[in-house]
Amino acid sequence: MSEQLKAKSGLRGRAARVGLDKQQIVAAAIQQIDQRGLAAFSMRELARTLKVSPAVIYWHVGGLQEDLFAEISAVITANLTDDTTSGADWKVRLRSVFMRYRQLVHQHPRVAPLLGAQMKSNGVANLAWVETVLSALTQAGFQGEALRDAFNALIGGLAGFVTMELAPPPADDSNDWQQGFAKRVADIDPLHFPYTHAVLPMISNRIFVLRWQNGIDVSYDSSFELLLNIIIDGLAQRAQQLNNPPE
Amino acid sequence: MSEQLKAKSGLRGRAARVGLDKQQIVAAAIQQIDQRGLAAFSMRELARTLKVSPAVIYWHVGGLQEDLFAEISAVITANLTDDTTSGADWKVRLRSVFMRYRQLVHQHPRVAPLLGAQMKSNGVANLAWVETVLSALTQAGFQGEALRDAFNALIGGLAGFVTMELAPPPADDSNDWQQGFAKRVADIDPLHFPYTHAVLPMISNRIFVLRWQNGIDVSYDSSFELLLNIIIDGLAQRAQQLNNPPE
DNA sequence: ACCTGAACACCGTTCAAGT
DNA sequence: ACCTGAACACCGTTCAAGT
Repeated sequence: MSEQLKAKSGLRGRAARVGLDKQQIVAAAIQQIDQRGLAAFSMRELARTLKVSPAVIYWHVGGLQEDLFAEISAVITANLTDDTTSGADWKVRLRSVFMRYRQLVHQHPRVAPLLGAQMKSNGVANLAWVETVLSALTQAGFQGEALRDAFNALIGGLAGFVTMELAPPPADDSNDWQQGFAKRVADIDPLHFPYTHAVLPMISNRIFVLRWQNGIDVSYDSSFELLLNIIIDGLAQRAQQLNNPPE
Repeated sequence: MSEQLKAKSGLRGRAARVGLDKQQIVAAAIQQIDQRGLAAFSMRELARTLKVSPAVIYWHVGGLQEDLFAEISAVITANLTDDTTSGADWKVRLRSVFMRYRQLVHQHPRVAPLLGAQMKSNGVANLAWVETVLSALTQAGFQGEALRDAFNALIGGLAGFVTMELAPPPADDSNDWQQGFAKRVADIDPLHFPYTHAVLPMISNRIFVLRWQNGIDVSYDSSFELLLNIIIDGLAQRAQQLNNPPE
């Protein structure tokens, strides 16, 4: 039997029988991060769960762990298109695409640090995202430096929010840190920090910095929506000033 | 000579002569991250540059690498106070404290991922920051859930922006990735992505996602200021609505 | 109290060799 | 083309032992 026939019929030598490809590897990696978190992720552990030699990962993905991470980011943001609202008002389209971005990241919350805090993970994968935002802003009347700043304010503010929201807690197996931190928050000195102390029951574990759980356990929906509304409204105001300059 | 005398006079046995303390360790760690980046940081390397056994780090800092990272974050955000403008208008105070936050992080840009993307690094160190923001927002008229959302929108949006802005590039020694990515951006298909292609010279390497350098090499000053202005203006508008509800 | 040296259980990555 | 096994050069963390 020729090599071609073997390949076509799926019959191969012991080495080739595994039949692994890049897609499956990336999918398995996402699953592993979903379950154990990014800090616990390892190439060797991934190879183990795939019942394969570590070198296989490198052969399929090529190069380094960073490249695998970039593939993961690409897969997660791949569905970030806006077909549904492509004819709509630019404000509606921006709302929609950023709500969708947050929704996608929340489907794999423990992958979030990759999207926000690693440059290589922002590949050409989500060009559709960029195109949507740029076309909406162009439609609004932005161009040149103003377009650039508007784009960065949107992505930096909103994607940045999601990154902070889903910042991973310590890898502490136990919840020692959670308890300790909760106690320190409860014991905040009313003399040094009167305003903080006054609203403690309202904000404890519900605002950034003073929390011991992240956006997986505590909802930041209304805070994100406030930020989204503020940015879009603010851009709309400034767009109007650009188009009808004060006389 | 008694033990106390030896300690007082600085004369000690071979082991104690090193005279290392937590402050120096944290300072050395910051220096190391500043130079080589967070990805290249290691406890053993730190011990090596301090000419000390790795165990020493653990003895002084206690526990895990995360704890050292938390100390680092605390040191960097320690000077985040607003004494200068404590009597000023709440909008001025917010502007000032968030400009200062960004300025502090930019002094150690490669530490940025710790502040934005790790929960343990947000210790009780920067309570002064929280107090400043909460007092300003209270003064503006926010309370209850609205206060919470306003706080989160500010911190999530602005600290999130800084985290994205300073997201580390790949550890590639060479600039292979930079060149490859730059080429892919330049070759963006005008048929699939007309709006992106149209403004390419304006945005290439200057907007998030479509860049191969981060905020260390390319300035995002004007984008940050736009976001800061939009958020503060938006909060001011909403504060007014809270205080003078529509009839 | 502060430090050393060695040990344990891992990593990421590469590479010759196999089928 | 796809995979194995072993190897290299590291890690983080702990712990008995020293002074």
